[in-house]
Amino acid sequence: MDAAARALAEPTRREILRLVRDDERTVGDIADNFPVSRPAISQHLRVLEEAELVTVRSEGTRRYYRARPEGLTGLRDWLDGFWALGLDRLRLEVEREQWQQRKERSASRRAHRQEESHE
Amino acid sequence: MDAAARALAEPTRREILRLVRDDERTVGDIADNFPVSRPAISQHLRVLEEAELVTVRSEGTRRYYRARPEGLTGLRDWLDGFWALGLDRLRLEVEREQWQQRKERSASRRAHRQEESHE
DNA sequence: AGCTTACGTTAGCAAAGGCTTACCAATCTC
DNA sequence: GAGATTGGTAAGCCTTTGCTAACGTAAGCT
Repeated sequence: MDAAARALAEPTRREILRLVRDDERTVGDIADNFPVSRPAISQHLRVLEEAELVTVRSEGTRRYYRARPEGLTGLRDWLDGFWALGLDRLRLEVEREQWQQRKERSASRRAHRQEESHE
Repeated sequence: MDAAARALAEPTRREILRLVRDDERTVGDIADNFPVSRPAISQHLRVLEEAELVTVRSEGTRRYYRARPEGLTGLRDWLDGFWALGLDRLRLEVEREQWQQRKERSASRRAHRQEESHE
């Protein structure tokens, strides 16, 4: 999962991943979509491959890359856990605050009655 | 979202986030859980704060950090979209392959019948 | 066989990133 | 007010990273 997270930290790599999500593409094809050299793309693809976020298929001199969405499982699970528990905590917090406010309002009402009875 | 992705690329920062997920904690408290100096943690916290993954509350000289799960929304959505579409593509692929195999099997049966009739 | 196409690899460079030490500011505490 | 806590900031040092240019290699093409 660490490898996946590091791989996704790069905007270019995220974009590459999006490019090969639906169809497989050759390196040259991919590189045409970016303002950097083909070797640069090749290196990005290596990172993505080592993170198991893409697969390759060789055909003659071409190499077809394609996204491998299962590779995102680890990161996704981590995020899901964090998200669920985090929002749960937030919900509890809101409830606690509302309860606090109700308590304060009734205290304030009591105080007002006190003042009134003093006049 | 870019900031969030970059922030999560660091194992230490992910761990920090986990630490302040349920309760808020002071910087020193957080730093005690890692084998690096307090300034290092302070810098990590700044990255997390700029990525809007944590919030701070000052109280005297202490600073209480706490996770902000909503900050993960962007990344989560990106991942979800990718994931859903990716698995959808996978499903279609499997179906296509099975169809292909059925076609090949019946072709093979036809071929066998041909051979037999030639003998 | 020779040229071309498609890619990976290497070396080298500049920028970014993570760490430490030293220092500074603000707030408690006595 | 003096010293101690708490924590952000700056400077400096490696290491990593993303890039390019140059080269190597294997598979088409003529």
